[in-house]
Amino acid sequence: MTLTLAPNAISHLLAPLAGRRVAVAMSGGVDSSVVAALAAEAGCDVVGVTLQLYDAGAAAARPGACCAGADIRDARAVAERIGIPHYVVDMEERFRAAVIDAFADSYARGQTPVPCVECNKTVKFTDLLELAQGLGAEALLTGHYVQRLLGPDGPELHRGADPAKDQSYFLWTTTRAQLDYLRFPLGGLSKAVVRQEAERFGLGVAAKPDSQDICFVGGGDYAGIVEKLRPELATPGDIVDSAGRVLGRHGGIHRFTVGQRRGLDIGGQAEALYVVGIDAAANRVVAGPRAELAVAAALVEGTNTLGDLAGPVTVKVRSLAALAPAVWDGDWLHFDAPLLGVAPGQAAVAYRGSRVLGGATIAATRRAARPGNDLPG
RNA sequence: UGGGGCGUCGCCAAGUGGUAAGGCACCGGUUUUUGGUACCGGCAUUCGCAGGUUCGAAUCCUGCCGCCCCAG
Repeated sequence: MTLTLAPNAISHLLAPLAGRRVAVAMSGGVDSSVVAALAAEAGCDVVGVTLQLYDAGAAAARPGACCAGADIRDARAVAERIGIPHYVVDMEERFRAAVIDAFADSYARGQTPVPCVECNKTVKFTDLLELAQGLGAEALLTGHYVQRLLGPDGPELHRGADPAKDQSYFLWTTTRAQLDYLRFPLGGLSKAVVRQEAERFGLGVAAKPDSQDICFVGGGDYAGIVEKLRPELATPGDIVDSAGRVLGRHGGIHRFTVGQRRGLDIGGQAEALYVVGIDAAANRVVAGPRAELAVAAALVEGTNTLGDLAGPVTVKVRSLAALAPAVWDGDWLHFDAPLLGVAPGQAAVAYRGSRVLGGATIAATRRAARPGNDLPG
């Protein structure tokens, strides 16, 4: 069931909080700015909180990334505009330890991290949430495009109504306790509507570009960040096929992720090569044709359960991947049909309809039986 | 040194007189709150070099250079 709220129905979500104190996580972007404005309009006692998460100097000039420099100023301007108190909290140390270092460590293991998941899990939904409680807020509101819907057993986490903006993949670690306290006023809206609201409120950020890429990585050069933290990762090594034959050289395993095609720089092939595995211990990247990408199942760890995972589910194994039918069986996730590009370190998030049932981190994968042998065509 | 083969974009490679296919790689774009994928577009006025024949050559001829194989 998809529940699409009309813009004027937001008041239903915020109405119960009228007259109550709420905290709004303000990144300085359009979305959280509109949340703050809507909450103020609904009569909430709004406290805006912006986290300073990383090197403000380096990122100051770059708009569209949250939580540093110019974005903090944008958040402050919005708070002034709508007349709410606004706090900037320095969480650089926490962010570095919980998100950036973990990011580098993941690559060092030959995996592909999802830093946004770690950030939501730790800095935002743990530290900021406690901070909000400390401020006496009855709820923490964020600009995430996900829906918190009340079911028979309490609040449920659902996909954002706008499929193009749904951010539930990044929020799979949310616990029931956190969900009790969180509110996502934009979950039923489309981005277009949110921008209209921003204009209606006269917010300077109305036309600000959507954020994309990893917030603490400037210019898309995530490899540079990783190398700065783990210089040893820049050690060149072999690119081999699954039989161990050397096909080429790489400049560091952190530059690759399973499923990746570009960047191997191996020409002269009849068909394109993809990264099919990363052997961190041997400092090797394993490459193979597309068919070798097919996996039948994934071993997962750190499962967070938000619903009943038993029975058929659909899963997402990358933020932009299509939903795929699967069965979640304990630590194993079995795909109904082989999936391509399943990378350890990425999250597997399970859904039934729009509801998020749970998620986990992919630890390893099991190769599908040779495709073509059992499948016609 | 004798005999044979070959030299076309970074790699593989089609094209044997009519004015340079394709694949891989690479680059750019689209999409996107992680990466990646996918998709779209770009990518040799030039065919080892120098002459010659011809209206016209990467394709024919001559010489040179380089590489490979077999003989020694």
